[in-house]
Amino acid sequence: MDEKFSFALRKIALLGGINNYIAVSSRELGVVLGMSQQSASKRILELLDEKYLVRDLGARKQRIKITDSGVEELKKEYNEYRRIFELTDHVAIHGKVVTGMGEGGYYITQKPYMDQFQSLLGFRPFEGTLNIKVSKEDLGKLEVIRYTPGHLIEGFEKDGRTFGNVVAYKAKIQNLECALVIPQRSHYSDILEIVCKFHLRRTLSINDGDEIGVIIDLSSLSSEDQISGMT
Amino acid sequence: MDEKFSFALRKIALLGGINNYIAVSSRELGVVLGMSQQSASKRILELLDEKYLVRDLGARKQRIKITDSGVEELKKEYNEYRRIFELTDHVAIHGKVVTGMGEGGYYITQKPYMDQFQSLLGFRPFEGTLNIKVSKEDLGKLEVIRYTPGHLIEGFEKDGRTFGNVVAYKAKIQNLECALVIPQRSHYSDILEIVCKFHLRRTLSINDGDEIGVIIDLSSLSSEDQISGMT
DNA sequence: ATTACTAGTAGACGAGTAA
DNA sequence: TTTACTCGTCTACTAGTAA
Repeated sequence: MDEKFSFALRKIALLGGINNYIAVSSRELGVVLGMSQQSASKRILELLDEKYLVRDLGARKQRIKITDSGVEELKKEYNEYRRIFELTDHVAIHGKVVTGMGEGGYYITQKPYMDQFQSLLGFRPFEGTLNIKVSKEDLGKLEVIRYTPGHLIEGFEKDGRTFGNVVAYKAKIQNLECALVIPQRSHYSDILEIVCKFHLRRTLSINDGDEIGVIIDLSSLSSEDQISGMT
Repeated sequence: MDEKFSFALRKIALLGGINNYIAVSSRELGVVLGMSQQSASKRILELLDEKYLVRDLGARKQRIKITDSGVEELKKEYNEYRRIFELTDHVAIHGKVVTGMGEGGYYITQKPYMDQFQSLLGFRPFEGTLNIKVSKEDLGKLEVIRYTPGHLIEGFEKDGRTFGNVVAYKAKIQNLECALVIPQRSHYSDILEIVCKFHLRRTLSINDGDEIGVIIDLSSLSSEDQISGMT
């Protein structure tokens, strides 16, 4: 997103325009943005055009509100700042081991995925993923990961079935090299899927319900395959 | 600060330029900023000029680092986002009641301060301030306050002595209207000074060492007297 | 490779003003 | 009062190129 848009959106958010329609004239917005009434009016039109803002243009005064997609853009920047000031190069996430639906394991063992794993992360995952249900306190950290570029593992087609893109992040569990994998088109989830060269449950002697910590690396990217996480 | 500067600084920060010199060519920075090598080079020169960046211009590749003042600017924006996403209109801070040096009490009872208090906050403080030592976990919240505009109470001169500007924020302790006062030129402190119409220690029966919570209002500003807190 | 100049251009802005 | 058009100016950018 253009910086001029995020600047305006941020100021509108500070005026309370995230959850409610707020009455702001173009003159008032101009003062807040440090520009003329004309330019503020233009900026509003541009933001409407980009669908970052919706407007209720009354006779006396317009009322504006930031759309979900506008909030999304602001969160991206917020998370950049969080990476800068809270977590420089990694996030530690705690959760409980759970049994997944087994889907992840089937997916990841597909050869095209495996090959890319080998070249991007340096190992071929053992079949099956370890599923971790993230503890409540750490849910906020998932957003940071979501907005951090990871290793893009490209999807493919096979037997008429589509295997989508997957984003991987290097990770560690008790000093064991592993990786967090997130299907790129997935929706919000509080389950982390971890793959490893070894059978994690056996190697670390862990079972369902056990508390476990994962360290996710956010800084290990080669410049080519930068891509952001889930939608 | 100009938005184009904060955008560039933020990206440089994400590359690790806050605590260390990093080697980034103008071409590389151009890619990160989505602009040409020439423009990135110019941006660096501007940032150097504004003292947001320092540079070590080697023969092969320049090395840059964000200055303290540059970090300060980034924190301002970070705290705007924190206000948007973490704390919409108030901060709750916990701490322990301590005995201050008595300076605050002497200051605040000066008539010119008192008069401005009356007009801006609607009450005349009881002589003396309540000092609260902020608990460790809440220290981060102080920065949010620091970067939030408060009510400016102007300083004055009297008997050759200078009484500096003070920034006040409306606050509540157990539903009792009060205010947080911060000398504008003060340095970092983990002690909050609270003033109230009533004698807080007596009214609430609190003593040194007692745990106490303060709710600080961040949204109660008339547009004229917006001014940011301590330096 | 670098960094950074100059020149030309596109676009962002404010003044004036209409509705 | 509003919002938002046109138009002239000026700034911010890129291309070409020097060092």
